[in-house]
Amino acid sequence: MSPRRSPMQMQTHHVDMHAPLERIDEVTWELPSCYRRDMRVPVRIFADEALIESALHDRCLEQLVNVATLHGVVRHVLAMPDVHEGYGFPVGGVAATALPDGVISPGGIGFDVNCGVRLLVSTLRATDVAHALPAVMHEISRSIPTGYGHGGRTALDDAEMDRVLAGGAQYLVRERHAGIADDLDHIESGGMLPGAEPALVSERARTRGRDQLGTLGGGNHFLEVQRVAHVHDEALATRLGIAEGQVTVLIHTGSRGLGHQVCTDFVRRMDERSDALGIVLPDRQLACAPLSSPEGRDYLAAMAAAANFAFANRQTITHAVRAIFARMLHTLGDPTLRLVYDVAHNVAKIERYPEGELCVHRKGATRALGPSSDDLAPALRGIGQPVLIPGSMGTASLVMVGRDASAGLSFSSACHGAGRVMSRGAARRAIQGHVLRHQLEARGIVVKCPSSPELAEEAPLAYKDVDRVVDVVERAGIATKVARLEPIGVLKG
DNA sequence: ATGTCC
Repeated sequence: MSPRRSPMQMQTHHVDMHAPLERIDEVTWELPSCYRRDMRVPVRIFADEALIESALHDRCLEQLVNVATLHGVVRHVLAMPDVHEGYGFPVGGVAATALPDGVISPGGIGFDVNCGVRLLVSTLRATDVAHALPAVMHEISRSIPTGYGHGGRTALDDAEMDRVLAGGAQYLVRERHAGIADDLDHIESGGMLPGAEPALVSERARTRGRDQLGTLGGGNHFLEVQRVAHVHDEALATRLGIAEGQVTVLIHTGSRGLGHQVCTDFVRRMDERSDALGIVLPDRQLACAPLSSPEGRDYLAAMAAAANFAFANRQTITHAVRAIFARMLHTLGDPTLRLVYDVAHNVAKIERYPEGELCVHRKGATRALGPSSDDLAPALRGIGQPVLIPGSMGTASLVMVGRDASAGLSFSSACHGAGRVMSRGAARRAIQGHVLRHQLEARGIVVKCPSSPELAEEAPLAYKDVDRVVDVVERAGIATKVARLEPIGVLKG
């Protein structure tokens, strides 16, 4: 393989596809910072030939170029192989800005603050629980509210909301006994982002989130009961306690309406203050403020609080599923669900790199610390941080672990999923929900989804091939594949 | 993603 090739030639119908992308290696493409006068750094995309083409079909390259103009941005702006257009900043995008005066942009984190994925593993065998699964999925669907706009039966009072916003999963485990101490060693940031200030979460955000703790939400959020279908790396899988045939549970959800409102509040506040802050942007959706400004500091503290709500949400759902497993599956073996890891894929964090203290924006991108990282919990030293990649609903999910090279390659970041290639509307037109439901059931999957149209929106054909996405991440040297998980039960909104 | 446009 030659390390450098001539600039990519592409015939095309879209202006962005004329972009002078240079191929750096098999899976890395670069748009130099001279492409547009206002760029401060280059843009890099991790992709193979097929994925680079789908990445160039929407506005995401233009959005990446816009991000490369942000004040304080360093090294390069990155796109993961599952990149697609988002609000201001692409989903699958990563950008790092230097403290103290670089900016933070809520659009670079996303509306669903700390949308993320949690993996639980049991020692139960999938073949042993198959007959009990319909009843288990029924109980799970009864105890976990799903769907857009749907809350739960209980509402947090102001004091309890403050404690959740400040303490996240740490609060629930230590004060409410909704989990065990070991859980906290297997959640990114220990289940609590520091610096959260509940007082900066608006009344409207609190109102929206008040009855949403322990709820799944809609869109691409789901809960799957799975089996470990294949182990890619026996040694790493063993160290994570994963073996072929085991039952796992994957939870994909975030901060619901609360995080959405936090993002809305700060996009507006930063947009209104842009003149005073002296910020000129190519796209108002990239509203931002220096990390050293009151707006920047307040957003970081409110974002941390919303992130803690999301950690607490996944912890609450975990607690409910554990109770159901314990009640319904104890006669088949040990029903314990051990937390393998919980990752955020919509969050910004202050991290140390050779350039100094940086605010790493990850939007639809997963942190992927390598085995030597000082930021890793002791239990994961020498292994690497688990990187959990949910595929599209009903297909497969991947467990990877980060490699040390990720720090230099991608600010320790990897992809977050398959990535949408078809709009929700197009997916609804392309497939009928009840047809998809029958297809899933024909494969022996227990499906719990009240709305067929919503099921259709999440059809696998609306997404990129998760295996191809993950292969790019592995070939780039960012993370290593450990295991492949396939659903046996699906719950979604 | 989202009380799908206060």
